Amino acid sequence: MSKRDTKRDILQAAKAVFASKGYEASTLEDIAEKAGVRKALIFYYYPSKESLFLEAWNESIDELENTLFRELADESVYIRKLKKLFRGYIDFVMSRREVMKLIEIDRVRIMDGPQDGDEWGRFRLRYNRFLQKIEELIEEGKEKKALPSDISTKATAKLLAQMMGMGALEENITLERIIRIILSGMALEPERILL
Amino acid sequence: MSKRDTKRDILQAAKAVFASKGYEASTLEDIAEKAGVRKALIFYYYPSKESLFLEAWNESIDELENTLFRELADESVYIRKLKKLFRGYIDFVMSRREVMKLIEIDRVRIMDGPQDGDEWGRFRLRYNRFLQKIEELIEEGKEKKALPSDISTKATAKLLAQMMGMGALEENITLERIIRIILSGMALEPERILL
DNA sequence: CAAATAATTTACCAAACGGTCAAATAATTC
DNA sequence: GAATTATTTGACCGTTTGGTAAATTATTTG
Repeated sequence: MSKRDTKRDILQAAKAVFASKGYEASTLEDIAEKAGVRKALIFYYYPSKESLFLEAWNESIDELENTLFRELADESVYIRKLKKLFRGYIDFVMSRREVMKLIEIDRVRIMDGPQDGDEWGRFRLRYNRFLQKIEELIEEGKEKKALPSDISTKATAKLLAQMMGMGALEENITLERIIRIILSGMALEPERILL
Repeated sequence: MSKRDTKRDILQAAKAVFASKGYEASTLEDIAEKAGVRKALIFYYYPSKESLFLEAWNESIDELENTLFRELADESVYIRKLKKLFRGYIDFVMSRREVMKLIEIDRVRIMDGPQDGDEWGRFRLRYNRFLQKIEELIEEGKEKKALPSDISTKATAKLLAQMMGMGALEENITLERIIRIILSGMALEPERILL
């Protein structure tokens, strides 16, 4: 009979509630109920609602990032890298849509502000590091002549991240069709990457 | 000395606050203060916070939609239609970014649910009508052989709406570059449409 | 097994919030 | 100008919320 990990139960419950209602409309009572504890216990493990949300946010982006990029390091052929990236993403969305929801449901509000200086600064930093990862991948493609040299790295990264955020609401078949359009726009052949 | 339109003042203040903080974190006290009235007065003009938000939401989508589609009716050459659409959009974002913010900051939470049945049903209906408009435009392009016949209307509409939503946060130069990528992906020549 | 420590719950708090209603003020009507 | 109507405000309400502290229970340690 395995021992309960209460802190993790609370965090998982929090992720589910934040993903469903967004941060502002989520109550600690809801989270506690879902975790099967009383609300005050949340404060034994987490100093505040916000810090709970920060951990949920960071873990979610970590999870997405690890899934997308972890296995690309083994790959040296750029097209194969992209293949793994998009395949990995499609699979990820199917089983972990909640992650995309947690990020997207609050992303615009969080990202609408300066790099730091307010309560959302750390949240923005984390998301920006994710964007940076995508930019690096695009830069790599340009260096390897697999992508047009005149394509804007930043704009492409932003578009890809935005497309990925659509995983919060869209069906996989729609996502695949959208990815096809974007890949074409990046001067790639969708058929070689998606199937 | 023109007469004050208090109801409109309240609605405009509400739009600004909702666009900045999102619905859930916006308080009627904040809105009243911004409008220069006392909170109770909001209830003289609007039955509830939610109905105030619904009006702000609908007016914002109306404004976006009118700006995008109003002048396309005069145009019969499809490429010129698109030119007007994207030009109009870029100009709109420059002067009315608050509209995009108001929609995007709450869109994922609102759209994450069935067509009707809950408090957000009417909000979804309105946004879906906007999506429908984009779909019709794409269908028109396919009929006129200006777009590939095998392109998915739904996926393309969703991608375009998502791209437009990026106007909430992105600079115009980034938006233009993103539009280029998408237009290429739609088998169009960006230079003929953007400049 | 008792003491110490960790985990959990109960009970409570102040502040905040959407909303209500009567009173006050302003504008309009005759 | 008085009466009526419209608009605005002040005062208040009940509920909810993030959070706190003490009490209780469970687990660990020696």
